[in-house]
Amino acid sequence: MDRRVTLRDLANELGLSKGTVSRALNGYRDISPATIRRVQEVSERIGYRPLALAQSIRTGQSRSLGLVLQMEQHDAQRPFLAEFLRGITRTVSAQNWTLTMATAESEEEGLETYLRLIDERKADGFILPRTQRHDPRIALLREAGCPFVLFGRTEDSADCAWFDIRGGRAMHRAVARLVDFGHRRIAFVGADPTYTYAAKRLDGYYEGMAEAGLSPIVTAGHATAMDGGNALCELLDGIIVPTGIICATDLLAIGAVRAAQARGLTVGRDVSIIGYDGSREGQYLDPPLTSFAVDQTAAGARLAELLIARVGGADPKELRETADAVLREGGTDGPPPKE
Amino acid sequence: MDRRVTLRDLANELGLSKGTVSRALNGYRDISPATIRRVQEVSERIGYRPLALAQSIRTGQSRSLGLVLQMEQHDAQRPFLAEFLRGITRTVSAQNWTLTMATAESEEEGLETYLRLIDERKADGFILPRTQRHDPRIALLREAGCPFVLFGRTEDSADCAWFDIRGGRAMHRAVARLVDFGHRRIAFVGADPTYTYAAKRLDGYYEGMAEAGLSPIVTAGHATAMDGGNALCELLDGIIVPTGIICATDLLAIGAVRAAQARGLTVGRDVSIIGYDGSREGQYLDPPLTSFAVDQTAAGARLAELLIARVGGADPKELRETADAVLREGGTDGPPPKE
DNA sequence: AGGCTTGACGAAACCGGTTTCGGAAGTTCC
DNA sequence: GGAACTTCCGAAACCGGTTTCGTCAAGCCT
Repeated sequence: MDRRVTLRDLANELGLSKGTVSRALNGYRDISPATIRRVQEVSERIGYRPLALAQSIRTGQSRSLGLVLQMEQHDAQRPFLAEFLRGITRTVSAQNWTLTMATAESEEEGLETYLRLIDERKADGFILPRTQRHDPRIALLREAGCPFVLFGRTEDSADCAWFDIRGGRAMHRAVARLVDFGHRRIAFVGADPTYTYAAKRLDGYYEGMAEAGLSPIVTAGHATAMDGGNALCELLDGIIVPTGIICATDLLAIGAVRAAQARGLTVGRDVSIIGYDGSREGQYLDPPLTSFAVDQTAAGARLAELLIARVGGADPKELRETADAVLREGGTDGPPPKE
Repeated sequence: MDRRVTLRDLANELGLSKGTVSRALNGYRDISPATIRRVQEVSERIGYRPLALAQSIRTGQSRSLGLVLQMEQHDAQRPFLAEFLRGITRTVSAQNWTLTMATAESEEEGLETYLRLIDERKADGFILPRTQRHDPRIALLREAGCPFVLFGRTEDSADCAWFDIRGGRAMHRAVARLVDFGHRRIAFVGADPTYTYAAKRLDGYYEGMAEAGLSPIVTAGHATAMDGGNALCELLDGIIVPTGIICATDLLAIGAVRAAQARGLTVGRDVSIIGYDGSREGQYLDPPLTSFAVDQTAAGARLAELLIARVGGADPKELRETADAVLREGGTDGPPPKE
């Protein structure tokens, strides 16, 4: 059993004291540059790596970041989970941190979980996925003095770090795309506007419609594929029958496509449908769903970087970024039918 | 800032020494039963909870379990990931442990990751998902002396703990089901037999066919939905044209259903297709896929329990369990067409 | 009564780090 | 040339636990 090489081993090898070596490695200014270099060299050579949890007991930081998934939330999140985790863990392990995961069945349990993880020092900071417009987690973590990064801006993200995908702009572009095809009656099937992302996407739709000088047709608060199907039926049975339908999520779009097909319509010709997410399920559809794809791996990776910087004390205002969703053309949209 | 209550606080409150209190809590026999009780009461009252990472530095155990996902592996795993994690974290947090996650892009990187996590004491043991018949991870962890639990038995699981879903039995039942419908020519579209699960499912199919006195038609080594579609086409264009097709995974089945529909066949009438996994994508199919559903949440939960027991020193031979997949009837199978 | 166990606890070392404090050299300054 | 600063490092305390070892009193035995 070759024990791990400890700080004392390193100190002995160098003929220095533990304390000196520790300070040398942590960049204290009271160690001579020459010594610092020597320490780093030998440390490298004999393969010393500090034991994060031993550091933690004194410093209070454990070089791990936390992610709590609330499972009662709707399916939308799940298809991307693997990609998202891949992104997070990629940067996390590159920086020699780790990812601590938990799940919660309810919002309340979720909040408890955050506190527990903080209390047990299992996480120095959190990535908050699926932010709500007024998110109780923010208040909780703020009060606990625990760093965090939002995936999606919120109403009160004043002093927060965040990463956001411009879903609004994507929906705006979706409208423009349909308008270019010649559509005039374009409806929007929205998700639960409690969530920031849903609200933003709806806004983007409104902007696009305003820009095109069209009057919006909106139905919101939907979550499941079945919801999407129902929404489509209501729209098609309404007074103003849309020829183009933009859905806030792929899941809704999938339900809509299915429902349209069940009515004997040819999607992409009789009616155009655009989704958002770029999910695999959408790709599997026949024809494949036209959708705005989000690079979840990149998002996870960037979020982790931002959070690590935040834990390191960076100013949250400097830690804000956005990215765009990418149009992935499928076969579910096209010119409207001749009247 | 209300500091956490530490062992010393508890000791002071009790008028005992730190050491005594520690031993009392850890069930040492040299503390009087009366004292033990008193310590437990007061500990409960003032809400003392040991800091796992402080314990770890001495004991070497951190009450956390590890999960490394290899991302280069095929899609099959991902749809269930959220459910699986939910199961794991549920028992993990109930027992006041935590889950440390990592991903790896290749097998090699995966093995390194295990070593790193062990070395950094980020995990006391691992759940190994998607075992291969000869799994290099087993040798690695064995040599490192690190406990682990397999999700799926393997060839050399002699002294291993494992949890397994009887996929073979499910495939056996799938054959029986089609035979009952009246099918005689039943084919199997298998996955990569490097993985235990794929091999077991194929075996189950063979058993079922043998029992029914039918001669098997097999094609294997498939992974993606497209593979499934291609396999179906080859089968239908073959010399012996099957009327029933059993697929080792839902993904393959989905591809097969699509390909059949593209050929103008009515699935469930012209050809019967059965999958395995109980995936959501399968349910979304039209008609919904007949499939054997696996309760991934329960599996994750049980695996975590087994692993915690294993880390606690339990005999791996006692930590072996199986569960059955549950038939979920869809519309993709039925009696064969009249000849 | 005296020696030997035994039971129950305190003291202190320890785990692998970090951080405070102080002091020995070397510099600068007047 | 001595006082006052710096520079650079060692010693030791500390973080929150665990574990070893020693001790003291009570109980048992002859």
